[in-house]
Amino acid sequence: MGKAATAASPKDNRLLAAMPRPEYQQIVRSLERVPMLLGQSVYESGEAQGFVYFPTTSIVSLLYVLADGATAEIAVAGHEGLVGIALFMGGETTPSRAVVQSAGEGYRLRASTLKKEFERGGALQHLLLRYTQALITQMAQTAVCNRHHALEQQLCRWLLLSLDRLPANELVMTQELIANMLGVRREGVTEAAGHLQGAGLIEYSRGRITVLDRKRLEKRVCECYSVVKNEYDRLLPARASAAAAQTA
Amino acid sequence: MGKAATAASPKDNRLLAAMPRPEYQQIVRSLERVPMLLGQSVYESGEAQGFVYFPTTSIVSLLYVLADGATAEIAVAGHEGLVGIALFMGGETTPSRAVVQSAGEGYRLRASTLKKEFERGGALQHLLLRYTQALITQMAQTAVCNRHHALEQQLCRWLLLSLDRLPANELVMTQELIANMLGVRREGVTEAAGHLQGAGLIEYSRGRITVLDRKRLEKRVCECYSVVKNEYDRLLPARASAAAAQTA
DNA sequence: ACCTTTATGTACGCTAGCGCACCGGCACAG
DNA sequence: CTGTGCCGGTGCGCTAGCGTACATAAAGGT
Repeated sequence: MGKAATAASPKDNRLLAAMPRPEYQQIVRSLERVPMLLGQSVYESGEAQGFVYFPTTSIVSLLYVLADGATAEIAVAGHEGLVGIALFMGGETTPSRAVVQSAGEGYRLRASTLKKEFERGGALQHLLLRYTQALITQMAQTAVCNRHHALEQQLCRWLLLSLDRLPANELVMTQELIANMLGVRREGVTEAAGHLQGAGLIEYSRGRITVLDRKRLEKRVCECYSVVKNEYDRLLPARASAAAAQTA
Repeated sequence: MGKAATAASPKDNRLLAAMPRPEYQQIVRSLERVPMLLGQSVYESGEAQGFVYFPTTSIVSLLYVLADGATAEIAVAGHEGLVGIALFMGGETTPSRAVVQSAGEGYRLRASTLKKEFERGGALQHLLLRYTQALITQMAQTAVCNRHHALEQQLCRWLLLSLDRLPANELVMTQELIANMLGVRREGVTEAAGHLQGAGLIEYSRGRITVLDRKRLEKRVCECYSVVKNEYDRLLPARASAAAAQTA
């Protein structure tokens, strides 16, 4: 079970796993395995990005930092996706930051290499654009959820989205950091998390949260979670077919 | 000054105006001028879209409707853009609605026609993808603004974003509808708008808002407005160069 | 073993915005 | 010119979440 024991392969990233063979062959040689350290900045607001990152065992938050220092998470990317869509969308930079939210590993690829493959059009391009659309849905849903839903529900959404991107039911994350992501006070998270713990849904201690009862967590979460999940499932190749593509 | 007097041309849409000649020639024959009526649904959540719309004198809101009927605007598109990115992004549908927020005209194009041109790659594809990135920025900023900024500032942002997409300094819009867009109570809008009117920035009566002092409005707005505006300016061809392309 | 740092718990007053209820007035249809 | 919607203004009690301040407690270094 030790995460260091099982070194991630590129195919642990679903986008990489779903790439058609010829493009994948082109790309795989240039893939570089990199550790993703907790809190590490993958790219900064407005800065040109030299690489795209394909997380395997890590999670990356797309975070926006306001002038007054207030922050809010816009979306999250894990083994189902990639960080750095601005590279193939043509803008090169974005006004948001990307920060490693859960440590692990990933693969990175030189921007120019990905762009070259993207420009060929075809299946790889389609895959990346569909992923981008899924990401757009997540961002839209975040906007709505921020507006209308209570902190506790948002916390549930956040936990479930994170859980879906991790192999275990445990995540290393302080309440302080969660508060930054959700753009709320730390005390608010303490209170909401206290409820969930009291109800036996989660358990945590000093920056380590264990989800005990996922089913009931799914009952408490707002609709936003399932909307996002359904869109990801709809737009991206299922894990099964990805695995099939791998063995083929 | 009558808006009916000056019939819009396709080039009044900045994306159409910025299209490279060969692609534009392909497309222009299939463009169909359509009226955009206030409140009209351009497409519904989850429904396949037969057309993409290029607003010229109208504004379209991308709106999300929650299960309990609560709504929130995710982004807005006017003469600078297009409605229906899901068509070329590959998802075909989105979980959001698109509603005409300000009546006017636009051009529509059969989905298959646009997709065919998009698939060619090249300049048109780049243009559309850059537009999509600008839209993504707008959505991200909406999420953050929803989280951190006061209603009055959001109203300023909303007014300015709308104004940028209209020829006049007047918009036809009830407070009730603005409240729907911002995802707040109508009374909240009344209060915020009352402030702005008291300060002499705007004036309104029965569904008709006139901006009297844009400069001061820009002073009250949160940073979100300029971030979005700057990204649009950065990512999309300037009006000037679009005009140049037109005269060429 | 001690001390520092970091994570979490708790309390309290404050405010923005909510939900609700109701009113007045303009505007257009009959 | 009179009804009847629609639009906007106002008031009031309520609650979630904020800002602030401080308390406890585990982890970890020396």
